[in-house]
Amino acid sequence: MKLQQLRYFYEIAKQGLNVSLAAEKLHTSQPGISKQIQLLEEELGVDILVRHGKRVTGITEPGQTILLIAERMLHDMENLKRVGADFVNETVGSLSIATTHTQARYALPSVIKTFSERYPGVQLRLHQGNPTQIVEMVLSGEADIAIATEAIALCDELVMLPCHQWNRCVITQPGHPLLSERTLTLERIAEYPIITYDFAYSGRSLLNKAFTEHNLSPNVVLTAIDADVIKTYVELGLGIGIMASQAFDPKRDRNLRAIDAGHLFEPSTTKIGIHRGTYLRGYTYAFIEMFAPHLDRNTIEKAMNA
Amino acid sequence: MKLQQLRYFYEIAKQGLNVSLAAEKLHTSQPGISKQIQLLEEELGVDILVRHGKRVTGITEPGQTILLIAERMLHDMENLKRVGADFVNETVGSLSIATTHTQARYALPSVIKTFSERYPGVQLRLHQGNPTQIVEMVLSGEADIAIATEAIALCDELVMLPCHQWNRCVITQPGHPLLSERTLTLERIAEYPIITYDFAYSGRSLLNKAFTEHNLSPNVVLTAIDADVIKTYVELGLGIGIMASQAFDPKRDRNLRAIDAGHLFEPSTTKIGIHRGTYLRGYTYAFIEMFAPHLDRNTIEKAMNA
DNA sequence: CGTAGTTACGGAGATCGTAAACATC
DNA sequence: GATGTTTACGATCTCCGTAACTACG
Repeated sequence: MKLQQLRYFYEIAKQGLNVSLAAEKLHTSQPGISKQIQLLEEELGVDILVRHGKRVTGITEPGQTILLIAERMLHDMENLKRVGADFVNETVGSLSIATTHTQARYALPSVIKTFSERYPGVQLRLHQGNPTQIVEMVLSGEADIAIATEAIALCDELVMLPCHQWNRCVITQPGHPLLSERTLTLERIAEYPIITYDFAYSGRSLLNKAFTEHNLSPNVVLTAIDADVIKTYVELGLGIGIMASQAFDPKRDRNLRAIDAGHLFEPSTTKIGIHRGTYLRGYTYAFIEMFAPHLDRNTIEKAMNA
Repeated sequence: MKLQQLRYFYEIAKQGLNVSLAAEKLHTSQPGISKQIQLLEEELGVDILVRHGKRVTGITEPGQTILLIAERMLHDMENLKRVGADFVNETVGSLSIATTHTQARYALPSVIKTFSERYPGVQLRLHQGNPTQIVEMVLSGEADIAIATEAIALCDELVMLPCHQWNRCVITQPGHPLLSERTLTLERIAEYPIITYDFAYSGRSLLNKAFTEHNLSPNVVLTAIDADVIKTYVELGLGIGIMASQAFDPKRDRNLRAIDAGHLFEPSTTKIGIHRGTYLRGYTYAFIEMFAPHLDRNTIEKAMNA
């Protein structure tokens, strides 16, 4: 049995059972792959691909099980390489972070600045996406860690570590009637057109929940993927914005005013997600600890093995 | 990276860092192994073995981590082969059970009879040992499942599934004074010389506990590894025996009498132990279910993934 | 000087790519 | 006939075993 064979099988499965496509991705010839798959089938004594004549149409039942184990082995092979790289030079490598716009734009900059000064040899990569995409990226190994809020699907493969709590604020144009309210209420907010996050994002569901619990149906005139877009349209006078407090910067956002809305909505929790069973490089632990000081190496390792 | 290289490294570690010995065990040449280890070190970019001149004296720090991952990969490779074998013919294969004498002699016979009638193609193997050895056998892959009582060391690698509860009885020669007692007490038992299980076995510690809680120091004149030995010496009049109730068979043991002692000692629990992450063949689930009907395939799989 | 590990080298065997045949749509 | 898979075959490379060499006790 060869690791190469498992890699071939894995790639075929990943490419929707198209052997030629898999060959292309792996920069090798298509017949070579076919051959190795046959050898693997022969060695294990079972067919792993369902063939109709000369067309691959499915994965057999044993193939499903084999695929799961093969994936784990390939993952472990990656881990081995990382261990090597880590001990060669603790401070050289790359770190891929899958995250949402809000984190990338408001929460991460200071951490990334500190980190890249401390580890100048580490190539940082930010991948943006919605929570579903972020999870995908971590599970496929494309990204090392995920940073996002709530909506990250629960899954055994993924270890979630709570980092920060945050809440929302309402932003308006200067001179808006809401600014002179003594205490902000959901009822008053619901009177105005609202601009907020897109549904898949950043605890948008918590926002809806707060309104429905008060039997209010807010008039959401625009949803956006990020806070910058929200601010832009509030400036244009399309409505009031509801977004993460941390995304409002009084210095930069001189044309806007913010009102804290922490008492109106449940707080959201920003979390870090890691693919269970992945070997993390030393600086990855350092990065996480910079972002959330309570998550030291020991705590993280314990959570990953739990 | 080749699985072969990992296997070589694993075997070197297992053979106490003796490369020649590892070569012998693997039926290959010693230089071949040296070479492959060097290639592995080169590929990973770190030394994994500590060499003093031309002598291997230790495993480097990264080597330790690499070894752990390599072990898991090799284990997965075994799993793959099992998956294959399982689907080729669900009813042909082998099943190794590591267990204690008491289980092998009194609890298992009926199960094994039923099982071997149902799966005539499965080669059954019973490995006897004390609880420590049993655990070793399962962890090393020498045995597929362990069946024993209590003393099995708790370890993350091992999934323990409770099967049966059982208790003890006192056995004596016919006409013994204890037989005419209305209710058996620890105090009366302690008046006689006692023959019971060896310390490492079958919940012997529970027995000690019961006596010390009553401030009694029983006079244990002989300890044995199995119930048959205990019975033999009770017949000879060396003392009274304390052993598992299930090990007394009125038909067979006509020269002895048993008195239930369930009220004097905490019950012990017989458990099945499985190496977490091992792929179990279909008939293994069947065997376990025959032994403990409440442990169906679903329940077992859930416990293994927990 | 015996034991244990590395280097050197040659042969067997495997892997991979090209070319061609073949099956489905 | 287009797309995609398997078979055939030859060049290359890898792996393994023997033999010689080297270091340590």
